[in-house]
Amino acid sequence: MSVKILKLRDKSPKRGGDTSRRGKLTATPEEILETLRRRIAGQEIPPGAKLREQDLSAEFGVPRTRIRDVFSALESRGLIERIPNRGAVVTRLDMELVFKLYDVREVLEGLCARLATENVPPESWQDLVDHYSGPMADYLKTGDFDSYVEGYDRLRQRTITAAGNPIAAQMLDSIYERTNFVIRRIIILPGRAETGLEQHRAVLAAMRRGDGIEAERLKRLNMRSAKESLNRFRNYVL
Amino acid sequence: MSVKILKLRDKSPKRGGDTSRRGKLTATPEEILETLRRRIAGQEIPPGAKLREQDLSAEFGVPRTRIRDVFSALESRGLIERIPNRGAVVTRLDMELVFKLYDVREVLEGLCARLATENVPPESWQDLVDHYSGPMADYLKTGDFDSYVEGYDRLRQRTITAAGNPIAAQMLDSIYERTNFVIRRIIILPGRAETGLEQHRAVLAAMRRGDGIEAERLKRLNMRSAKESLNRFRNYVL
DNA sequence: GGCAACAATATTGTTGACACATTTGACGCC
DNA sequence: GGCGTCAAATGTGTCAACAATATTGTTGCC
Repeated sequence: MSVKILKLRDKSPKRGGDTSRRGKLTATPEEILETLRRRIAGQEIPPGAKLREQDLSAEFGVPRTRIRDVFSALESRGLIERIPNRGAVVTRLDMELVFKLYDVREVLEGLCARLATENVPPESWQDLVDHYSGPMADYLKTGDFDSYVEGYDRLRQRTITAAGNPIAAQMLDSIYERTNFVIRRIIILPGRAETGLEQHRAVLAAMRRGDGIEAERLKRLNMRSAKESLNRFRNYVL
Repeated sequence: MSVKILKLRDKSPKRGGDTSRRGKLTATPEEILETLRRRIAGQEIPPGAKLREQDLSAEFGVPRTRIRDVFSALESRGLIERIPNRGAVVTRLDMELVFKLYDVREVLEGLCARLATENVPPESWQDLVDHYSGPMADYLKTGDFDSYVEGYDRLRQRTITAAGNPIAAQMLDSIYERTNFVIRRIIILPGRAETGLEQHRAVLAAMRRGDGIEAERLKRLNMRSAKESLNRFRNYVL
């Protein structure tokens, strides 16, 4: 038996007690997870890039084990892949997988469109109807894609919230964070945004008159149309 | 500064090297996860039951940290809930959540029915058509529910495999493991299995003739019908 | 007995140290 | 220079000790 001598600190300081070290205060696992999710979804960390535990451990000021926990969460969401003893790399999407994600997205968004229509009073969609009949078209004319995407996100977010189905919401969230950059690239494809805008108006009109069945059908058509655009320009998107 | 002396072993034995201790060999995280999933899905561990890290650590012969990792995975799947410093308890399902799970299941199974029909030659469904036209009805007449459920699982499994969409497959899997016991209780509701059998035949007929659109429509009707049965007998199921 | 305060026990949460694997780089040889 | 071999460096995987918190048990008082 060997005997080793370890020096240990007399008092263990509380988590937030010493913020001075490294000039970076410690972060919670949730914050770290969220940060890395955003970086990967926004391709700030590009597909195929390697994530080093020590680097992140140093950056966030947390022990390496916590980074590993976050990696597990990212892996279960399909954002990274872990190879034993080799580390973690950002998942690289291929066209085939994107189509499969879109197939699932189609039925889930369709479901949410219907549930949302059934759950809230039709008048509550009026502001979005207005926004989509005027401003959104202007954004396209002036090439203000950021504002257009913002309006797109708003509609989507409102629909999911109104649907009130946390299961579907979570699943869609995991799809968005994986296809986020694809969505944005589809929008700037020639003519796509104009077509999509028309389709969104149709969906909103159905929701506005309380026709959930039709809203679901139109939403699915919209998703298929987006998928076709993606397929037509596959070489330019991925 | 205090100095503490720790005794450490000279050589660390490999994982499988010493199987004699406690008469229980060490298990991989995957095995443990699978075991606990099955226990919770089968209500071997009932809803609301508390899971103690040390107990499981001892049972599987692994360090407690590994049990905690498994807990994280179970939590992300919604099978358990963790309360800080209070431990983990098996999630208790309420009717509202079951309905929401069924809404998602409806669209996902519908999608898989369509994709499966599109992906494989129509003839490949013949054995299931045969099985559902003869033996399955016999199982119901003789009250052999186990065989009936087995035939039900087989159809479902084949459909998902043929659909070839791992995203949808994984989502459905997480729904099944949460509603597994509900599915089995619905089947034994008066008249439900007979109605369901008829609907499954219709779905299979559509798949057999290669009509994916119709297969999706019928599958969704089937799921709605099951949901209605569940609603009618809600007091007996949950 | 009822109950509040405290002590003891049990359980969960956190972390650094060590073990193991892979990659990198230096060296010698042909 | 090309290339196999070995050593050092780097990075990942595992775990048990320590800390913090919650739960249970005990005591003393009214």
